[in-house]
Amino acid sequence: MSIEVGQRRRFSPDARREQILAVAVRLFGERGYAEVSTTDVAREAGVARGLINHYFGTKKELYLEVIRVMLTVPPVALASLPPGDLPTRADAIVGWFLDVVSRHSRSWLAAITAGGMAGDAEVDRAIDSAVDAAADAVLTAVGITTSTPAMHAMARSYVGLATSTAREWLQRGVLTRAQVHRLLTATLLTMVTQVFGDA
Amino acid sequence: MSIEVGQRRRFSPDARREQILAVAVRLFGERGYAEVSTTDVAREAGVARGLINHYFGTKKELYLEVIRVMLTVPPVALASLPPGDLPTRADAIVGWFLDVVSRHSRSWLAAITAGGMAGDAEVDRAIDSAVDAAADAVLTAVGITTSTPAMHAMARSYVGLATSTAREWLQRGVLTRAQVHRLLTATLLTMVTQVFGDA
DNA sequence: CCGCTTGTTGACACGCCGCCAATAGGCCGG
DNA sequence: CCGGCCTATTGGCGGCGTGTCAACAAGCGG
Repeated sequence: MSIEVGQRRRFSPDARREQILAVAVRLFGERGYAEVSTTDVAREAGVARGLINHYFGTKKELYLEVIRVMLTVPPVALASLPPGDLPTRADAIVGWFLDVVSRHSRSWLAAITAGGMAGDAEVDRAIDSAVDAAADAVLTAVGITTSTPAMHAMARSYVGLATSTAREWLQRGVLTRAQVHRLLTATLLTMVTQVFGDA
Repeated sequence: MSIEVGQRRRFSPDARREQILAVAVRLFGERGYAEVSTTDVAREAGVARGLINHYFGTKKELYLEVIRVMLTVPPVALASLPPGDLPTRADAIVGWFLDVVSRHSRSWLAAITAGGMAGDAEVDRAIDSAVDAAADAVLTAVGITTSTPAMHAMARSYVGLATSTAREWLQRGVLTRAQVHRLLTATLLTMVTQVFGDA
């Protein structure tokens, strides 16, 4: 009987790629980009290091895939927003956002702040896409169908407020969910009713 | 006559340290943390690579110094806020913030988003300090002398909104300064009058 | 049971980083 | 003016992380 836990085994390319990606998501989520080496990923995946380059090319491309996975959020139930007056809808979208971000808080909240590598062009584009998606969700939730570029930018700013406030709740633990909810609904109503007129 | 542009020259330790730090600030400001090697810094400073380790220890410590420099902002003129009613003071602090961030926008705005290395404990602490300082400025500007931890956290969240909104103006160029000013004053007034009661 | 496709490996070359003994710049006393 | 000493500065060594590529073998088809 051999001690070898991993004899050489052939997998389907998709399966192998998925397995490596899962390990990478976990490791990059725990530590940062610079703190994780491809050797670590290879070891924990029980795979030769060269295989990572074979499937993902470079380390940065692997990290890019990881970011995309972390920022991918079930955009379901967005249409199931209760059609009420503006305060009701604002309350609903804020609650929905807090639910989502508290579930996979470790990954989404960490990735949206570029846990370890901002400044890279591709990574920034991926984060931009995620912020855009969240901003679109906010706009449609408050009943704005046709948005000007300025309004879209303001919605992006609001997403920035939402993430920083959520961080005070989930990571620093100094705000309660109720406090975060009140802050986000009040500011959202203010922005929609008082500021969006400039766009 | 020799082609050598840099014969070996002795400098005062402080002067040499300052010179290397200046080059590092410029390079880390342009590209990220991972994209700049200590060899690059040494070459552009006309210095042997080992000297960087001699003065700053490790590359991360050098980057930490760079972050501190970028986040250091003249906290002057904060006491010179016109003592008026709340809307006046809110208007003043927002205008002051926009002035400061637009002056050295390239450095401060880039550093506050951890251009290249978030997740590191020391770097995060440096950014936290800067956010704390900005939050304190906001709180004192709106006339709050004794603040609870929750109110401080909300002020930190507001700083997050301010930075993300400023980024839409200065980096993405899709908002005007007037729009940013209106958004930030309106939301600040809302937070102070409607949300701070929960703390 | 054999051969062929191709998933997988191991090693090579290169660049970056931290470290340290050796070197020389330039002030200072004679 | 000059020799000696302090120390700022250098260059190279060892180790590690990454990308590449030819060679290997797992497992299916004949």
